[in-house]
Amino acid sequence: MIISFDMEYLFKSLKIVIQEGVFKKDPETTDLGKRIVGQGILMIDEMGFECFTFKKLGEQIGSNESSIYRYFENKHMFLLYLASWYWSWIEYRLVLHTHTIEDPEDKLRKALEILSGDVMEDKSFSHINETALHRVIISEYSKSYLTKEVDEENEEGYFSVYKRLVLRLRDMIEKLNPKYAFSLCLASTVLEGTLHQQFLRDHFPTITNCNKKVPAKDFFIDMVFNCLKK
Amino acid sequence: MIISFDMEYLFKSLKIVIQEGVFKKDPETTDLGKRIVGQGILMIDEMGFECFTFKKLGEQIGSNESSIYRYFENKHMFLLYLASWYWSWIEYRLVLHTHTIEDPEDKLRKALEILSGDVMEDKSFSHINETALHRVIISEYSKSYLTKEVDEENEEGYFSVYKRLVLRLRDMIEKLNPKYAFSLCLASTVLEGTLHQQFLRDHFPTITNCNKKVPAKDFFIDMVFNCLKK
DNA sequence: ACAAATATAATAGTATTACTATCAAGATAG
DNA sequence: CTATCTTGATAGTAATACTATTATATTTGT
Repeated sequence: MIISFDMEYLFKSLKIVIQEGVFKKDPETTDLGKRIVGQGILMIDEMGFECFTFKKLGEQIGSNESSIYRYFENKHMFLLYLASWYWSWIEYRLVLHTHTIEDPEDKLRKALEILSGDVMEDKSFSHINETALHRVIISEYSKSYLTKEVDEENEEGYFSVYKRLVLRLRDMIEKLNPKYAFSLCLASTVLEGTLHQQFLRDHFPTITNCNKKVPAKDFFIDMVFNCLKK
Repeated sequence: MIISFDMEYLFKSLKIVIQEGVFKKDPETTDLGKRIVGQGILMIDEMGFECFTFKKLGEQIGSNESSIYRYFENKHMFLLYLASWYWSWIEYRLVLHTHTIEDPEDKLRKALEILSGDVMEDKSFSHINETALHRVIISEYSKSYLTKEVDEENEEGYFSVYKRLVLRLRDMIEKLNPKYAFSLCLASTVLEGTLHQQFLRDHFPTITNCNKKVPAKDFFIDMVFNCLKK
């Protein structure tokens, strides 16, 4: 899909809204907040989530640790924020690119293309480097829910965007084959699996067929349509 | 499969061998080492990997922090040790239960049953509580490779057991359908996916079909055989 | 234009983590 | 029965993950 001028303006006039409670103060409302998010993504991408600290981020952006704490309770909440932002962005792109498609098969195929992360327009949504964020999500997203606090945080709604995405995919799957018994499993496996295959491609190439020439979408499209054959 | 007396003895006389370098001193060689591993698993299961520390473990087993450091460099290496142990144990069970099966379809089905974690014999392999370890792997395994050091540690061979398991599954897949183009993707997706579906069943039941009545193996067997249909 | 409110920066301080180093006591092996 | 090896106890360090306080700068409402 070619991004038109019109769409560029649409991008710029839209704001991704993040669930209350993930942040203490909305970073989108100030310049400092935007720098925290924008540079935070770049730092996690470079040094990994474990080595990343608010102190280092403060130095990087010429600000103070304590100022960052006014926006986010801790770095775990910061990761939840980034994840919500990322999945909202994916959801937005998913809807944008599929809502006009009538044929359920075409629609699902398009959805899988977007979710599998191979297509990545280089249009920057405000202050966020989506390519860096995408890498961060591949390497760090699982850590946002593999915690002892997952049930409470789930109740707070911190994973609702991600769950909604799974349900959207489930709906598309069921549209194509209402009798298929594992639509939720398949949808959640695809969403998790796409991140995983991208990680394997970069770090464990001996246990995946994905590489520069074989995009992950080839596998997932093949898999999903095989499962839905009547 | 019913575990015979003979097999119980087999279990007890076998030792799972872990790759050099993961530990500083082999914990299987001493009583203290076994307590570290045995209780460490229970503690991580209870409090999660993030809250787990060697100091707490030392208190728990009536020993000293510094003594534990003589066995493992840090808690990350401890997790790598547990993961190697777990996947070796799975590999052992996989081979044990499938090597006599001639028919490729039956063999693969049996393999998927074992890997999907629904069948869990309650035979304890020495000092390790496999049920607790299984829960630990579901919640913590990803953290062992989602790090910035993954490439170096992969070169050291710390993930070789897991990769070998994927390749075993790939072989079974290719036996059944040599023309299937994504045997590695499918194998690695199954291994990762089974852990993920078990996690979803326990924490995000709205995005999986798996539950007490519907075991994960149903989905994965259906999925794999759909993919391999000619 | 000015007072009041708000945002940020700077500093200090605390409890915990993730170790390392040293030394002494007990067990064990040659 | 001495030499070595293992463990336990203590101390210490640098970093982390915060919280609290205060001063300064900026914005805003009238």
